[in-house]
Amino acid sequence: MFQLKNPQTIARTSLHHELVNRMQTLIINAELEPGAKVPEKLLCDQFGVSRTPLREALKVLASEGLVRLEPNRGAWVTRVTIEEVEEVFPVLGALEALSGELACKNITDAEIDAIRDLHARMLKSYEDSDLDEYFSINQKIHRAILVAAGNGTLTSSCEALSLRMQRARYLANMTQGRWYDAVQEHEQILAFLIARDGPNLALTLMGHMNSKKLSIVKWLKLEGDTKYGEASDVIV
Amino acid sequence: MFQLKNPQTIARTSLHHELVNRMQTLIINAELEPGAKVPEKLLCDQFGVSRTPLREALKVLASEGLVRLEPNRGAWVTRVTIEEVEEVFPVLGALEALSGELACKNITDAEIDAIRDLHARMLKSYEDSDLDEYFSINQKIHRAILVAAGNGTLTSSCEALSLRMQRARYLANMTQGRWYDAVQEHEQILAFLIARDGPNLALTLMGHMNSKKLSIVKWLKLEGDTKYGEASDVIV
DNA sequence: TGACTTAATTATGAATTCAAAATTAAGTTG
DNA sequence: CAACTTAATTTTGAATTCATAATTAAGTCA
Repeated sequence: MFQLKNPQTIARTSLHHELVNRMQTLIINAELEPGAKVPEKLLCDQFGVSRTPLREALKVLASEGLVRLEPNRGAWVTRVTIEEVEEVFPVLGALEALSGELACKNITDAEIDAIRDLHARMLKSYEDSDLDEYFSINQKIHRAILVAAGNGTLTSSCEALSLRMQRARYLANMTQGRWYDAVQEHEQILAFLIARDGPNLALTLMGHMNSKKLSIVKWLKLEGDTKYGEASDVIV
Repeated sequence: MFQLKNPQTIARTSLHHELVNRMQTLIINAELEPGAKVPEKLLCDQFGVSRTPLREALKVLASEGLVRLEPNRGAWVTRVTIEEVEEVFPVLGALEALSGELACKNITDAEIDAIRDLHARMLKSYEDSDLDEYFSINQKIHRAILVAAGNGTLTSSCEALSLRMQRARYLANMTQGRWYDAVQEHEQILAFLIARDGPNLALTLMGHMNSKKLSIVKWLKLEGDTKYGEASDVIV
């Protein structure tokens, strides 16, 4: 059953905003599972808040696509569907491409050095086959490029979509082959960034997003095929 | 003072969602003015609802950037700033470019005919100097291209950003010269769409967004310069 | 009078309450 | 005992209440 990892009560500053963040984390970490009902009462107890701010947060999460509100039936964690993945990644591709273009125009040497460090650490985690660490650093690199691009609107648009795709993180594993390719793509990304080659960085980032899409869709299709065998586990 | 145009009470289905829509309309129509405080109590009375669903809607509007929540000071309609315009339009450009690419791949002849009709009506409104009608049809054309692109995520991302920029509608007028240019750009857009020339449509849409940006920024800068003269009107 | 302090009022954020809907449990009948 | 009906329980959505913060108004004194 669902159990909160950090049950401490929330500080009372901008309560609903804090709750949005907390529940985002619960969802992308699959502590609240896809398709599951959001346990309103339990969460209120865990967070030590009343239903009012929690429900405010749920409306925001619904507008972000992380939960679905069913009339008189409460909030449900949305499932990552193939259709959604095929919609979101092209958009993310266009946005990341723009972030690459802008980053090449605006990035400082210090920022490049920081990304170079992150990249090295990511390679290390690849060699160690530490997938959690890899994902975490990978995220940080994309975020660092966004920050270097210097467009806050772009950053939040990307992150909103990225969050939705992170729900697939605990569904779709990477194959060894895909992992290797992803690392190669990141080598290119770093190289074009250092060269401040905007157009090529944009193309590479767009391709990178497309590869991610194909990889996740492939996994979801496989999972869909085997699903009936474990249906009892999933439904009950 | 603020006065609701359609004061009828709201039907009780998905109340907060309906309130989000209503308040979006109030904001983009400048019935709730930029920089103004959102009159919670008044709106509750006008809409015939309690504060709970209204405040839920305000959290969603805040996440969309249409209002800003100040701790213990309530919700305030955000102002369209030059910085924001300079951030949002490049993102919109990238998204509309993608919508052009996808539309050229997926659009049907019937959809093209419908857009051709809209285009003709838009030309008519230009000749009549009917700016409201022009804006309205303009919107519809961009939306039709998005629909033809067949990517719901892209559509909602675009529309969220587009909403924010529509707040400038009642601030920034178009000059005759800019209006003429915009019409020319739309001629190109239609031509590339009919030719199903994705890359060129993408480029044109991106350029179109850039022109819009320059036009609005120019206006806002002008307005900023003259602002002190009418400061008393604005502040009081 | 005008700057400052203090009291009354109002608005805000969140908890609580309440009616209606959905779900579950308990009967009931063939 | 399985299918159906009805009653009890729980959950949901929204209104109301309540403590606290912010604002306004009233009073104070140089």
